[in-house]
Amino acid sequence: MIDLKQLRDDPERFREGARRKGVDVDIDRLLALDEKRRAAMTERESLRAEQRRLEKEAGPRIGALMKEIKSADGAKKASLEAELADIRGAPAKLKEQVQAFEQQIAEIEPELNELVLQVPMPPDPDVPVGASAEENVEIRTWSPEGFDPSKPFESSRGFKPKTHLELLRDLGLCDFERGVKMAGSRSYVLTGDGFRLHQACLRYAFDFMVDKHGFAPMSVPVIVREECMVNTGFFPAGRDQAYHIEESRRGGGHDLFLTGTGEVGLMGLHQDEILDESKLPLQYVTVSTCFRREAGAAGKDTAGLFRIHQFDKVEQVVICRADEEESRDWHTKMIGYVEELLKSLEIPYRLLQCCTGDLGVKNADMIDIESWMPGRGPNGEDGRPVGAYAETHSASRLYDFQCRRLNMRYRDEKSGGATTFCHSLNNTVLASPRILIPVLEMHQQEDGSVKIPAPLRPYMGGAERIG
RNA sequence: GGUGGGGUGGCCGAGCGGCUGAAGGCGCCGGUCUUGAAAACCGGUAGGCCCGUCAGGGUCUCGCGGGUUCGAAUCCCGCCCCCACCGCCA
Repeated sequence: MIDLKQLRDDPERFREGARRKGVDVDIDRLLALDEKRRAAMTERESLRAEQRRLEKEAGPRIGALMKEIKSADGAKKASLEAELADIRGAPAKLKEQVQAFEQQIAEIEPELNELVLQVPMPPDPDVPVGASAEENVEIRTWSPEGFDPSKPFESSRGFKPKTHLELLRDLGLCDFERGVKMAGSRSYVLTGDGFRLHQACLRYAFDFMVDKHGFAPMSVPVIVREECMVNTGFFPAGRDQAYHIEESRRGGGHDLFLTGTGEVGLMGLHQDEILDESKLPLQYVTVSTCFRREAGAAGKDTAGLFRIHQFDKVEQVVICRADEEESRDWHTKMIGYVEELLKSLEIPYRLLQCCTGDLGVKNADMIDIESWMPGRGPNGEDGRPVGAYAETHSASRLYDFQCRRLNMRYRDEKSGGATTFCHSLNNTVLASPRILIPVLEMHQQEDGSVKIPAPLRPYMGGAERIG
């Protein structure tokens, strides 16, 4: 959520931000409502102040009058009673007026709140302007010794690659038919070494963050209240991407939603808390099952393990002080961990600076990491895919946008202990089974077997290959 | 599913119609003492919003919403959430 004060001070920044992100939100309407609400608040508050003043004055007088009435009689009593009624009536009249303004405010707020939630975080000035993912900018690439993604796989490895679908089938690693039978399209069952490899990847990535980089391991709920989805910034914009459990329709207390990323649980952890500055930054890692409806992706990536409704993801999150430089440093570091991980798995990758149109509402900046998948992309002359980079990671920098919604603050020493919203960042560490695509395709051998990357072997009972 | 008990400041916890935005404790900050530190003692310390250049002022908030009352953390009604025990069960 953006800061309304900042919006008032510099509406153009937010108008431009929304424009660059391609988000349509009526900022003028928002400003007008805000103005109206504040005017009503000012009125209400001064009336309320007057009411309270009268009440304070009248209290003792009422007590005294009531005493006098008891011992008075006749005309004296009547006049005292009139005075009492008068005194009692004055604050009541004000109360009515106060309530009128309160009603005005109550009428404005729902629309205002709805609009505020829609205003996106303006992209940082150094984020390239663009309409969609097409205009993302490559920052750098890496590939292991002896492999060149710009040339055919065969020229580096001496044979034509199979796609991950073929490898899964030939090595018996996945059963799509039965997955679909049970759960519909985009479902799958990893079998045998397929499942084992999946677990190995997750566990390796998880241990990598905990043991090597000191992140605190946390489990997270994957079924959460709507509030949690809103406060972490996924709703309202991403509402149709989440599975919705309508408990309320069965007489339950409230609906629930399945989370599409561990980020929800990790960020929700400290909602409404004032954190100790000395405890920052918080570095959390989790592994959780992620659920995505993939609404609007009908017909896209329907085959294989690329786009599926349920997967598992190791996710890293950092919550730090509200300092741009510190935030940016963490972003770099968190991307660095992933690069280190991909290098250890010998998967070629590239870093993409996402352009403004591809950022999503909450991000000021986002770097995607795409892994090289030899079995992806358009077909070449031989009718076989020529390979392509595809997104496996996404590193977001959000400033205080998310923490403002979450009401997650700390006392900032520098500004004399002022409560300040934290900054937050998140990045994938590893998402599987998607990562199995480059793992299998890059490590396939001419004989059809797959060599298991060295770091995964301890998690595969020491095995060196599949098949 | 049944029956009870609760939701109060950064945390714990008292209050159960006005003097309570809230005792006491912990934590934190400042000071005294000390060569230094600890201990002890003294003092300070809620958050949001609005107005204001500042100083400052106002208002809201004791789970949420409504009501009673001149006046509500305290009484009444509705809702949400949490906990304990029993039953069922991974």
